[in-house]
Amino acid sequence: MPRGSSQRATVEVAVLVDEGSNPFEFGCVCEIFGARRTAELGFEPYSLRVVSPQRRVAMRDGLFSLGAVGGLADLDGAHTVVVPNRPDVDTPGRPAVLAAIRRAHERGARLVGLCTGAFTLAEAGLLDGRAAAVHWQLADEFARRFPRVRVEPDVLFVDDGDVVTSAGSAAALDLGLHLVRGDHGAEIANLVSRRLVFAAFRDGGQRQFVERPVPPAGQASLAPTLAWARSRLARPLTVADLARHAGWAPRTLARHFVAETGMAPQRWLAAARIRAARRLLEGTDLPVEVIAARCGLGTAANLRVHLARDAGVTPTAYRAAYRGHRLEAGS
DNA sequence: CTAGCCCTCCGCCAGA
DNA sequence: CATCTGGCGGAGGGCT
Repeated sequence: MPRGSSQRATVEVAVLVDEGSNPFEFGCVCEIFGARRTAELGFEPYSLRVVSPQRRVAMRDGLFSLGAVGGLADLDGAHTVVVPNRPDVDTPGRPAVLAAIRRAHERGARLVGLCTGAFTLAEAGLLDGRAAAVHWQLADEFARRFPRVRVEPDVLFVDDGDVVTSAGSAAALDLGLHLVRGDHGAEIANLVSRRLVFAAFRDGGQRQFVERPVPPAGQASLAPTLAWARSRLARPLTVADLARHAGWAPRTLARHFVAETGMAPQRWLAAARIRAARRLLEGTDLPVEVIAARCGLGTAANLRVHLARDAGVTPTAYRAAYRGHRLEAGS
């Protein structure tokens, strides 16, 4: 299916906010499915509706309220229904909400539960006999209350086809990008994720969290080759080398790379190298030449070019900014 | 910054 | 017929 960007159909998404919903996950949904992207993509990958059982809905802690949102009837026609979360898992979900969710599922909509949204999906009975991801703090309680649901520990999200759940706040982004990837291909998912991360700077700090235990569903057939390549970045690696390791012809390997990573082989390799270089810049005082050599970027000049393109700064500036960041954070 | 080389990438086509 | 593979050539881009 990840046949690239050939499908250009707009996917209709509805997000179901209830009293006390968490603004963070709601924001993630708005950013991934609600942002206009015609300018960069030439089409709108998603259209987003905000739906609630009530006219006006206060977000968590009364931080702000949403007005003029659609009613539950507006769920009709949505290809995907997102249930962000709810403030209190002890209070049973509203019958009207549960009924609306069941109705949507029965007519074939894809249901997405973010964080405690899984409780709502479980109450509606949609998770019985299925696997689900739950926030680690609530996993025990969830398992106790919904024994027919198989809780997957230590995963960011679970994609069970028509019912999808994510484990917690930030995992909503991982899950959202996963859905984009499935709906519109890896290339567009990469574009969206780039937009989300904007500041190349935060990259260094964030990678540690984002480096993921996924993919759960999609069988990444070239994962071993990627790992092998990562372990020998210092040495020259041609596409032919990668192809030999994967047991494919170079042409076929290139196609699989695009399908699974959104990048051509050498491009992926360059990205892996610059990422390794950034880690060394962040965590060591090694000279730039040494880092360049160690990451397979050749000369220091070459590393400079890559870093400028990737982060927009020189190695020294990158180091200084990263160190400054850590001092601020640590103090 | 430029020159020059080589590899990469991608469309196209043919075969399984 | 549909899907996947892989060889070819040329334009383009990266590296020294």
